[in-house]
Amino acid sequence: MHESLDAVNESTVAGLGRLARFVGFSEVMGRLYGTLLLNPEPLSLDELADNLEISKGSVSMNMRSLERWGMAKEVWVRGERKKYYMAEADLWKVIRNVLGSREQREVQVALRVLGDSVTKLKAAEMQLEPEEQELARYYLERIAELQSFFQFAQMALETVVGSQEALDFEAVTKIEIG
Amino acid sequence: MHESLDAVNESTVAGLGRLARFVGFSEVMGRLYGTLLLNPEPLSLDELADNLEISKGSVSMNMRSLERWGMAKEVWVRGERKKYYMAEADLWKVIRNVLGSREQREVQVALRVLGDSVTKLKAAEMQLEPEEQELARYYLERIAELQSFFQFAQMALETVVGSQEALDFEAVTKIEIG
DNA sequence: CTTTACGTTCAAAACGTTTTGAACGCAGGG
DNA sequence: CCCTGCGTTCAAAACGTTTTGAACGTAAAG
Repeated sequence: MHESLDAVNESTVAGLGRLARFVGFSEVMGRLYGTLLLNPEPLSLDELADNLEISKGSVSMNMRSLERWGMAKEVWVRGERKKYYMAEADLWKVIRNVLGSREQREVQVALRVLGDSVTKLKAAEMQLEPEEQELARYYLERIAELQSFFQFAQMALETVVGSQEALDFEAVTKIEIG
Repeated sequence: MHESLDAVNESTVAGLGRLARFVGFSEVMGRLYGTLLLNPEPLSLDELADNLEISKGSVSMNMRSLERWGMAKEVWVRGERKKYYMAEADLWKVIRNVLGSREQREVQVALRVLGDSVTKLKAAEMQLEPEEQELARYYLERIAELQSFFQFAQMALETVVGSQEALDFEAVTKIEIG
């Protein structure tokens, strides 16, 4: 194989590994995804393990993660009893999956916790010493700011996740602040 | 101190620690930031170490990181020779700092690598066997998709990072999706 | 029924990151 | 000039995560 193809393959796989790590996945997941993405044909576990020079066990586990995140799918090749995998090539679908199930959950947890805090503080208000009341008011201010931030994040996520197809930039510039 | 204040403090600090970890910072950074955020008065290194029950060394290092990210600033308290810190309470400023220096760099690196790959493939095109040419075309398609994703990310980041307004968060409650 | 070719699991090892605490440097006070 | 109180540094330890590979389960093939 021509060296330029190898070089491009390698830097893309490395870059996706880096990206995966950056967004909180394992590097191997990113590299597996990249390897699949650049292969017109589906690959088996053994081929992936060979390709990336990692153990079969690791490939098995990481491929399961990729499947759970909707980043790869199994494919049956007729006459073979091996499992074959393909990358989900629609990046927007991948992003919507990830944002929708991981980031949105996180934001919702945060909003719930903050809401509980507000409730708790308001409920306690009457029983507080004057000094404590002042602190409680201070807390409420800070918490309100955090809530606004998470609400913003929630809306931004909904915009991306809720979009049915490739998002053009127009949609995002229209998330307005203020 | 009333238990509700303690409880709110603890869950907020824990939540910010969790968030920090989620976005790729250390948990301690998030907890330090949270502790400072909920304190009307600046705190010294020792007070922070006491509060979070971690070593002074760890506080020292993590506070330096927080400063580098523009998430906390030093404050001199007259008559004291200790260092005192306050949280940067303007969350929008914090977010712009982080997105602007960390995420934007990452996206730019990715775009440069992808651009290089395209150049390399186009340059090699003439020297490739027919089979290889087909693969090269396949690579170019995949790379084009990655490029449009990163270009989208770049624009989205520029929109957020470039927003000049010093945001007061009462206003943010009015976020609209147009 | 036995063998073979596979995928999965999991305990142990390798590896990476974070935390600690002792040593150090530095400045101000006595 | 020597304490004292402070922040910083860094090597070692603690801790957490990832990787490996051997053991295992399973199903098809012989």
